[in-house]
Amino acid sequence: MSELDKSTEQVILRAARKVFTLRGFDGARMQQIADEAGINKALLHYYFRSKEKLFDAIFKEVMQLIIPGAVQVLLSDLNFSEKIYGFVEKYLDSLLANPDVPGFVLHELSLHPERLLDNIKGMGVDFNLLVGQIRREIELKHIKPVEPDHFMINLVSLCMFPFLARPVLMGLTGFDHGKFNAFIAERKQEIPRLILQSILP
Amino acid sequence: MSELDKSTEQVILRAARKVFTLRGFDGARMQQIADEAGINKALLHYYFRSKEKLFDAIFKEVMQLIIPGAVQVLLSDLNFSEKIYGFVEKYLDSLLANPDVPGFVLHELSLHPERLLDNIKGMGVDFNLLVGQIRREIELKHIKPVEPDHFMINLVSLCMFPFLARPVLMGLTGFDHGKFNAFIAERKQEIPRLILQSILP
DNA sequence: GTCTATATTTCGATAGAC
DNA sequence: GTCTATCGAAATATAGAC
Repeated sequence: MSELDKSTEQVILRAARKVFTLRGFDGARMQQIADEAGINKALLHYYFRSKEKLFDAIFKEVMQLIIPGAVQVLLSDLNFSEKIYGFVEKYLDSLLANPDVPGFVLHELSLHPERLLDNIKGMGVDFNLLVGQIRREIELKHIKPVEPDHFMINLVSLCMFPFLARPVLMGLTGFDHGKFNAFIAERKQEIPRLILQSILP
Repeated sequence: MSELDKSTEQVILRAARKVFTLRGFDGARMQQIADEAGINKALLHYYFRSKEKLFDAIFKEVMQLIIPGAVQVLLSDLNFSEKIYGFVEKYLDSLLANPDVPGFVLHELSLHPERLLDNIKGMGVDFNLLVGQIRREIELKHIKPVEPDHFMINLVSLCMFPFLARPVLMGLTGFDHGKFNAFIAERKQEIPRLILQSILP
């Protein structure tokens, strides 16, 4: 492999990610991954022994794509409003860059929670840490008392759901690709506004 | 078939619904459906010619499970607050009764939007009608001006997302089955509160 | 490392007896 | 209508040449 064209392993991983996220583990075909990578089926098994092992190789990588970046903002020392605006902006951007990852990840997690959830646990997304952050803000009277569980779920729901429902949105309302992206862009203001109005003193 | 035990066709449909919603079309096995129904694989093909036809038979039924009931509330002549509380309560109840239907439906829709979206269109969920309702409330100054698109998405997001993320919630936080249900019950107040605070004058 | 060819397994579907 | 047995078509995985 030269430094210019990516190593075969990287090409395979990229192709696998595309096909797996688009079709899910059960719907993905090794043949399709090989085609996408421009190589032969047998080579997939040479690099990764089985479909399952190939899946495992991309799943961790894909989860990191949609989780941790934005969380840093919440743990920074910005004030609370800035944190929310910052989080939503970063999070929506990373989802826009990978619009069908959320559906893929949640689908696979619901099929094999026990096997796949370990991948999250080691990823530094400490839910309790975030909840602690919110508790502290409440004590300092920066925000009204809220249930941290609901607060976090509300925030993530509002960001992630439109991507999960994208096919419905685009089929039912007249959304095309551009309108969907514009709609998400609007939500960078809409979501913080909604969240903050209910909790700022 | 007697009037007491359900007809074989009904038994098959019920089994198919369970297996399909749990594993998705690609993950579902005709054998598993037969086992669940307590009959033989061949009989599935006798009643429904193919796996795909069996899927089509349950998909429409399953979609109706999570969409239309709650919408009636929004079209009633209650005042706006009552509508929101009523909608959220009814909607969450119907989701609680079928917790893994949302994930199933959204997953299948994202795999085959063109083929499956027709099922919605004939179901009386007229998105534009709802948007019109909201526009009217704004004109009457019952609520502040809001973007109807965002309003509807916010509402549905907050209701549905916890069910899509249920495996993560139960794996990452210490939620068990009972705590999850209690959490959803709390949201019957939490969601209307959040939504209404941002839009009542 | 990469390919062609082939083995193996799984699964949807059918044939045919009862 | 329901079953047992089997077919045939994928799809994953391996063998072996280059």
